[in-house]
Amino acid sequence: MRAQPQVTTPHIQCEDCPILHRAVCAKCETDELQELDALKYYRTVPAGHTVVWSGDEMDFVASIVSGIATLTQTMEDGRTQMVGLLLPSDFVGRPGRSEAAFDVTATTDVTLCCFRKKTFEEMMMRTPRIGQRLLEMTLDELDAAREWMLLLGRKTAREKIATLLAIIVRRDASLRLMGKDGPLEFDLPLTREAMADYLGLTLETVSRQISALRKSGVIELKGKRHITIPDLDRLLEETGDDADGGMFA
Amino acid sequence: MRAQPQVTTPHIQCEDCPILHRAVCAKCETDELQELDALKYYRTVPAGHTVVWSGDEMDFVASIVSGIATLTQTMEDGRTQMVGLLLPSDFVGRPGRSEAAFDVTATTDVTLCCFRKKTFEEMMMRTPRIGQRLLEMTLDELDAAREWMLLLGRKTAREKIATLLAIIVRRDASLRLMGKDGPLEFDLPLTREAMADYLGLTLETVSRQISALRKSGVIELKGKRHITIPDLDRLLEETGDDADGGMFA
DNA sequence: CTTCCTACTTGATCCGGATCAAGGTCCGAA
DNA sequence: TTCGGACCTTGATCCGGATCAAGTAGGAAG
Repeated sequence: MRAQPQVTTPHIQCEDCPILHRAVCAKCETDELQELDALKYYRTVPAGHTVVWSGDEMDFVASIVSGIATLTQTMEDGRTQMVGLLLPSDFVGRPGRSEAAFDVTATTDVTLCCFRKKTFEEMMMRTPRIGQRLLEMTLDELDAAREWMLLLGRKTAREKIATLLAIIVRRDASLRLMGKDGPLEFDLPLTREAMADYLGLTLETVSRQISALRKSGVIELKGKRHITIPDLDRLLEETGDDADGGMFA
Repeated sequence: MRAQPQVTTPHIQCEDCPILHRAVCAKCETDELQELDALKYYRTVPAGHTVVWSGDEMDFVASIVSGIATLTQTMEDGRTQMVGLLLPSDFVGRPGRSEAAFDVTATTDVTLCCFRKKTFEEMMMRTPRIGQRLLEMTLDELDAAREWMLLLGRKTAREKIATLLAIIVRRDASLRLMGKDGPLEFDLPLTREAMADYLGLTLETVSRQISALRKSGVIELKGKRHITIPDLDRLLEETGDDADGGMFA
């Protein structure tokens, strides 16, 4: 199958399908973009369902178009640790590996833009830029994972919660292209339990610390999920991170 | 397991310089190997000294030839978390990034095989295979970082120590190409404090748990650093990991 | 409306690992 | 040889977060 060049502006597919945007569009190589575009297919996974289990054969790679998924690891006795939070535009899968290393679970309804792994690998061979972008993205993920190691190993429960909220605000704000002024607000995309699994805490501790931050006036909440940040700097102070190095630099 | 291509000559450089071995030699492209080989230079860093500070301009990439280095992150109040342990053949640096994201410190005397970053990036452009190998290596590191997140977030102190010992045994054994039979022994390459920073513990807890493992007969120690593992399976049971999935699969 | 269920909150208690403190051991320098 | 310092061990106590337990809020189905 071949692409029908029925495109006026190459960016339409980019908007449509983040994987193309992030892996290819750095220099917007239109021809390759169209070739790849023709091979994509979509897949939706309902909230709560698992996309792949750790150890499963995984014959595709994908990028999140909408919704939220998690990467988790579980020990035999049930202890669970989330090792990644996948938001729209994030990449799933490993060119060069056939087995999934972690469980991927949809937290909300998720739409994936997929490519058969083999197809994608061939594309990578022919288009070095894709591999380079993927390397860049992977290096970023590695940095993020290492930042998270500091959080898991050394931060207090309160700092962990504040850091998570700060990260969600930032990702949220960057998606909505908002400035830092005005009261920031958003809905928590995770249950207390999912937050606990991400932060290496129990759900009770998460609940208590959120209440504590509310009582201190660092955050306000309407209902159980809707959070308002009256003063971002106030929240950032609670994260334990360097004032404006690191996360928001 | 990966097949080792049996070639007579070009491997001399490989032995010499792990970065060539790991980044280029998967298919042993001799010409490129020699071209790259001509551009390398060596650098040695004495034990205890810092190779680069987080945030520093870093105009080279390197691979560890000998010795042990650590990747660490420190909060303003001094809390420290090691986020990576760099052993011979590991890669240091980020093509495409100019600033170091973490502190790199030599734990023992370290010899690095370096390339100017620009040189290496040009080489990557011309030789897609290098980028592909680097992507593969980075994905492996990402998996390792995520495994470590489970350790930091969910494992007990005893499990953490056992896991660290198991990892050291494995890396050590693979370097020496030993089988799993006979008593395994090695010298700890880290101080109690460095282990604590790696595991998200205090040095006192590390010391106590090592004593506890000794009293249980899981390990034996001569002096403070030399460890013997009388029964590897015994140690593996203590790690909390799946019997023979995961780490030793 | 009631019922049920899931997600969440809050309280009481417990415990693993942190913290504080006091040695011990080994090694290199004077 | 003694001294000082880095590294390690062990004991006593403390505390943050886990665990156990009870109850609340709110949405969906009947």
